[in-house]
Amino acid sequence: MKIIYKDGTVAECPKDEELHVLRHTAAHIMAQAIKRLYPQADFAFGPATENGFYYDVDLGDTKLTDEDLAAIEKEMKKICKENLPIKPFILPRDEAVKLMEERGEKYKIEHMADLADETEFSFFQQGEYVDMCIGPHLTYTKGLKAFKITQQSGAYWKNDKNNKMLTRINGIAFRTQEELDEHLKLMEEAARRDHRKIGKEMQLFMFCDEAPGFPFFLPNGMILKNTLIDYWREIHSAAGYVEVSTPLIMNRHLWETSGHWDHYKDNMYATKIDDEDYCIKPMNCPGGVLVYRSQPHSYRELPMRVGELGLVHRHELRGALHGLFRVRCFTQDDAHIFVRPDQITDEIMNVVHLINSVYEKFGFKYFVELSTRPENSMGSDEDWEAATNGLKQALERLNLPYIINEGDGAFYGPKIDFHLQDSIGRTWQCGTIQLDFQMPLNFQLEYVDEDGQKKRPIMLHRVCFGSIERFIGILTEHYAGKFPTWLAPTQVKVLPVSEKTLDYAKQVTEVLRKAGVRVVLDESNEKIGYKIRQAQQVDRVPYMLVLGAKEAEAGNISIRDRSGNTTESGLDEFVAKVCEEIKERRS
RNA sequence: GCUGGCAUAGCUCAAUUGGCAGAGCAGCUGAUUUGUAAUCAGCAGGUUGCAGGUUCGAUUCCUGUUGCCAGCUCCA
Repeated sequence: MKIIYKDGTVAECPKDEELHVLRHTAAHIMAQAIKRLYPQADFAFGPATENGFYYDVDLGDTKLTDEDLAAIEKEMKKICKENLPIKPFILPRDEAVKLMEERGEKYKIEHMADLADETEFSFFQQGEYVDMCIGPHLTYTKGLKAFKITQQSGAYWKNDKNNKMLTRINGIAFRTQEELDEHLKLMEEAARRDHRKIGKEMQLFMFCDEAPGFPFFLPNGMILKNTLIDYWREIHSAAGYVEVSTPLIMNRHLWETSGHWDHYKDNMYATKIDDEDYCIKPMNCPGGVLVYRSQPHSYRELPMRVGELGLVHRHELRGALHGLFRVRCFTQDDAHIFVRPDQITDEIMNVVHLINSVYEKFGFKYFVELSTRPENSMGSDEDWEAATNGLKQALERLNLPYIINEGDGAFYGPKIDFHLQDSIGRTWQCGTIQLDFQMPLNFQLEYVDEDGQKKRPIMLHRVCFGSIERFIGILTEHYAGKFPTWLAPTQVKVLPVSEKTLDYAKQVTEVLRKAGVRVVLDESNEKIGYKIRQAQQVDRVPYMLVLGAKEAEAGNISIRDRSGNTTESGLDEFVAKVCEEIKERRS
């Protein structure tokens, strides 16, 4: 694939940049098409994205319909067919501004003004269309072969909500039609796995207009939640954690001391009790701090690992709500670890190992991000630097590659975020480890050191699942509802072929129930095909036992798994196998 | 919160230019006694999200509002 740079050099594109260049050129071609159809269009930014491209455009009062998008796509195809050469040229600042003025591109002019150090600007032209751009691009418009406009949405100019909302038109682009089709298939697969759809089908959870963003857990979802909690308790107990529970509502004074009142008020639900201001906790840490402060502590107790499955409430913006992924009330699998300065690195490594073991259990790969000091934060520069270095050191000693996310830390400290990758390649942020010098200072936390002196502990905040609600959403999509046996709401469904074998089915069900298996007997007056369809497609049960006259007579069972494989087995043998799978919860 | 879209039975969806709101699945009843992804028949199910307005007449048009969806922003 040949590409052209802003200085006019034509070269073979490095393989790993092909898609990026292709998509960037697609954005230009789309802009050209838009300009042809909407001459008033004023363009902002139009970059390549993960799977395609977008262009933010100011269309004045014009609103686009799906038909309009189809027309733009059609015009793009025409431009590709015209096979226009794409040529760069460079202008000094004054001429560049003049050119953009002539073309009425006010956003480009503003962008040039932001780039105050630049003396000249490069442009790429194809046919009648000119765009300020550093390139590189394809050499001819025909090079773009497989693309599709997918949607439109709104986006602020420069991502600033005080600026004008522009129309963002998104597209996807690939090297070949086959790659594009494959991607569309993946999107369909993602839609099939949508936890909101599966959650409804499997009756895991629900939402009501009466409580937007506040999930209701149904019996099946409660099994998921409680089973995850059982697992969590086991591994944390083994890792030396204790568990506490702190109040949901605490008074304003506490939130002022913790800094939340100043830094997090917009996200907190508040109430009045006896004329005093109270807040519903958006985080568990202040409660955990009060627990620590209620007793004197020796250096011998540290690190002190205190877990809390804390229900927190946060006022998220309405438009941000999304199934279980983004809710207004969720359970954090939180823990606060109080450590001496010399224990920081080791303890972070312990936590990373713990989080790693959780993700491995579900077959997630992950990558790590280190977030540094944000603008609206508290504490001294020295503390921030020490904390950030502490996290870096631990990651380096663990040999964990990480990327730095400047300015994205919590207001009280820097953090390590874990982004896990699900079975179809999407990533989700779940676990975090946050280092905090502030909370111990604000609450005057102490421990008595070896030398009898009172010292200040450092606090580590950390979660593995992140939020149990979000994690359940992710697991649902990861497994497409086909949860492993130990987690499945119903582990075995017993399906008598007819009422004639109902008694035998009842006996089998009872044996399984007594063995501790979550078993459901389908007593409905339906044909076996219907029962299977229900169990496999809707309930997504790991094992279906088909019991007819043959099995009743032989005293054995016929097992059907979720992929449709059937085997004959003795009941005892099957019970042992299922119980073994249920034990997989324990690592 | 912002931009755009959507809202009809428990679920998935119909309803010509404004003219009696309809189907499949699920539910209930009956028949059937079934062998590995939907047995047949009947019954029931609705103030078309909510509040106004226009009209002889509104699911349909207008205004407001609530919720949902796709993004932006934000985040576990």
